[in-house]
Amino acid sequence: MVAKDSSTEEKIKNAARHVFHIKGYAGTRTRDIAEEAGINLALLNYYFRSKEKLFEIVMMETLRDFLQSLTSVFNDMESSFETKLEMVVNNYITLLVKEPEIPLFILSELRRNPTHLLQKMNVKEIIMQSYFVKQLLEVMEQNKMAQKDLLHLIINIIGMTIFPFVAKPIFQSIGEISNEQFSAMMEERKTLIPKWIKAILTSK
Amino acid sequence: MVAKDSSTEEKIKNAARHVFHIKGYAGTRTRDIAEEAGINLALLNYYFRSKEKLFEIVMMETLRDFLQSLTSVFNDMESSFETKLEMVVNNYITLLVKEPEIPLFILSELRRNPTHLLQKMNVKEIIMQSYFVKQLLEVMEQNKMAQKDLLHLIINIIGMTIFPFVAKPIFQSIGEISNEQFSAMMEERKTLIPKWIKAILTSK
DNA sequence: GTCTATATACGGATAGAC
DNA sequence: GTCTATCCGTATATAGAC
Repeated sequence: MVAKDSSTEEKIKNAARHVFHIKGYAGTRTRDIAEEAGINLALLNYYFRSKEKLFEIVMMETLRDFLQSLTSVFNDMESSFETKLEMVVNNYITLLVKEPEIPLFILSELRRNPTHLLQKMNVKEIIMQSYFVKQLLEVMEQNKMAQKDLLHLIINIIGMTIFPFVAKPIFQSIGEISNEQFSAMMEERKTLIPKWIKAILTSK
Repeated sequence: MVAKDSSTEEKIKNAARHVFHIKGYAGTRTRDIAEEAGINLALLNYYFRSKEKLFEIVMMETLRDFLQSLTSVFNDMESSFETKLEMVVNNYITLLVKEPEIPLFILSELRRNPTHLLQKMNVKEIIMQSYFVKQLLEVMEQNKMAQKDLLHLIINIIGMTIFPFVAKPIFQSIGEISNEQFSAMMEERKTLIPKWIKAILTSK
């Protein structure tokens, strides 16, 4: 049996994932993908019919992988809110240090296909009907925080975690830091973000 | 004398700004711009030589407008740190409620031209050598916060302000809110963000 | 399955009339 | 300055040999 990522189909898909993530759909030429995969251009169409179809597969798998970091911890009934928060932040930063282009890829490609994909992936349900959000609402209540600010908090948690990767070149430029130093900073945020969120939750 | 935005040149530039902001450089066809401007395709090249040149002008002006919200308050010697923070957040949210596509446009187009443009616009100096950052460092010191966490705080301030606009479709989807409700939430953040930053600064 | 060669379409840019 | 018509490079996709 052939290893999954050494089959031609997988080689093309991996190359496509890489190039699409960096250049986006419109900025990618199928020739770039073929070259990166080390195969002939015609093979791409042989396996995937068209650039569009290949892109859809890459987008779906990217979204699936990305949401995995949520679903894998969000509905654990044993762990506390604090523990879940730490785990989610941890999962995402670990993933994004490895593949920092993912968030900007998803966000910029979502401009074209509004909401449609989000609904297909059940993003709303995954987040809003999770045990994590239930626990967050409880903590908010304990701290006399208005329920209607739930979305603000979700924005802050996601933003603090993901935004540095979206704006990576800007922060590297103003901080004059290397890729390694940037990654080290993101590691720091694994413990800092939960602390900050706690500060926000307990502030008057 | 002809009003500035009704001259043909301005009509094209405004149309270009709009289309580029939404579709990005690679996703935009010069034909789209011509149509939106209500002029013929040939005129675009007559006034701006090429798509690339037109894009550079739009990018420069967009960055200039965007940085304006910083420079206009960052070096005021009279106002306190708190006041500056409120003003900056205010300026940006007011701007982005009107033109929510700007941040994602800048961030995704920066992928192509790394750092080059940032240097040209002096982004690092505008931020790091500002009176605002000097004052922020003082507040950090008063609160026994390590100087090396400066960049973390800058990321948080910018992220809390800008990220909701970058991920607007996602948050509208999970919150099930209209454009108007989204804008209303962003208005709330004008006062919430400074409060949250203060909570982070004074947290142990 | 994989290649070379080619058809076809599209998008940026220009020539030239008005 | 503004238009119509057109050129030409480039990118996707397919035909057909191996």
